[in-house]
Amino acid sequence: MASRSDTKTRILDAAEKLFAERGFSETSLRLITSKAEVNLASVNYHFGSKKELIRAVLARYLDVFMPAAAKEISRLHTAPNQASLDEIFSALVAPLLELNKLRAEGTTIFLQLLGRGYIESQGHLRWFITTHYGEPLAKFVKAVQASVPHIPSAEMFWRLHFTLGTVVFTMASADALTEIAAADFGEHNDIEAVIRKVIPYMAAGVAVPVINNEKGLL
Amino acid sequence: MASRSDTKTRILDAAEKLFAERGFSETSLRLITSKAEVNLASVNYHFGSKKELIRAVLARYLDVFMPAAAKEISRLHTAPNQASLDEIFSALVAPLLELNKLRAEGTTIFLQLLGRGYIESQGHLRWFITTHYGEPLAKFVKAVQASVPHIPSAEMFWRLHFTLGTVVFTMASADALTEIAAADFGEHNDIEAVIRKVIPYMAAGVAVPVINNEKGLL
DNA sequence: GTTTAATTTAAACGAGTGTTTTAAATCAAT
DNA sequence: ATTGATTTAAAACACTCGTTTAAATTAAAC
Repeated sequence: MASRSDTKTRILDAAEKLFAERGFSETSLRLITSKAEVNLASVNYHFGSKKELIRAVLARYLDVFMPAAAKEISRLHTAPNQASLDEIFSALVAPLLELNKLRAEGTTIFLQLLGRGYIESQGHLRWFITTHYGEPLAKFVKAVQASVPHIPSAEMFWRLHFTLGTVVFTMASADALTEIAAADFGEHNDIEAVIRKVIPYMAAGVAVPVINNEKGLL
Repeated sequence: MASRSDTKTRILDAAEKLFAERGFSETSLRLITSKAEVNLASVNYHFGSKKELIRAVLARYLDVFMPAAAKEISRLHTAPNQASLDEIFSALVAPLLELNKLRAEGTTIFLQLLGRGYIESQGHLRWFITTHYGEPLAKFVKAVQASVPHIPSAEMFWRLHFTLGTVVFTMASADALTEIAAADFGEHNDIEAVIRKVIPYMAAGVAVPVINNEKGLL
């Protein structure tokens, strides 16, 4: 059943790296298969199509991350007192860093894939994630809303997408940014340091009071 | 010299809409020229290549927006008292909305183009903008830093990129998000409403105090 | 009005894409 | 060892892409 060092895995490993770096549509199957040192046709044999390969790459991470994240959120709920926004966001850090044990650079790759997916696939990935992982997602949103009850849910919808944009864009260009930061400020950040920097930023933005500014200066 | 209703303009008008909607690499010259009702070869005749067409599309907006934004920032400097972060970000709103007078949906298109460009062109657009519009950009950064002097410049570097990510990702998917918001919450937001929502979010994140969390719980 | 230059047109080029096909090789089970 | 299903291999297919070419058309200049 299994062969060599598993062609399927070799394809997934090569594909996720290239997808994260250059995006999905900019990555050809020929480039993937040559990096993976497998035959071109094996992609269609094992996965059916490029689109299904993309889904498989994402699912391999989401299937690990989502349950772990849900477990962390649940743990917050059973805590004695109300969790702060910082605590809720920070609860996702451990599941994210766990991905580094799954594969080298796993955390970065996962976040970059997520960003690429959201941007490239015109809402298609958004549908895929919400339908396949709706439960842990809803749990997270609920925890956030309970933590800042003064924010209406419509406003929260927007702020959570702002937050998604912040993390996704940051991670998509994290490599370039850490390089610049090292050159300009002598800072040497790894992915965890960047995550720890972004959490207070997002928490402050999500929690900021809503001001009724409808009659503001035009 | 000029012909018909200006082929060059017809191409730019059709291209910017398609680029904003579907991204640069997902938009073929054949699609652009068919929407513009011009011949395929006229793109290469007038612009030389697709890459130069992309630059021309962006420059047509940047040449209007950047000077206007710089002027607004300068006006803040001469104000009697120190400008708040909200005021600094809000100073960009008027120049942004001015683009709607330039062309229909100009504001949305410009912001979406900016987002697409930053994401798709691996730092290439970042270089283009900083070298061609470095002066107004530096002026903006300076104003932000003066407004929140308690943030070290290294931290500010990261936060401004978080901010860029927030706005860029939000605008790249603004159409989809406004649709969802309308369906789920009955909210009908235009681009200005979204901009007014995102400003407090970003301002709060940029200004949040830095806590020395190096010995935080792992 | 003829000549000259600028522009538009239709067609083709060459390279790259995802996918399919056909045959050979590999493997597990009889 | 032979069978039968998997897996790999190489090639071709059908298509799209950006770009180029060369002729036809339009506009400008004299």
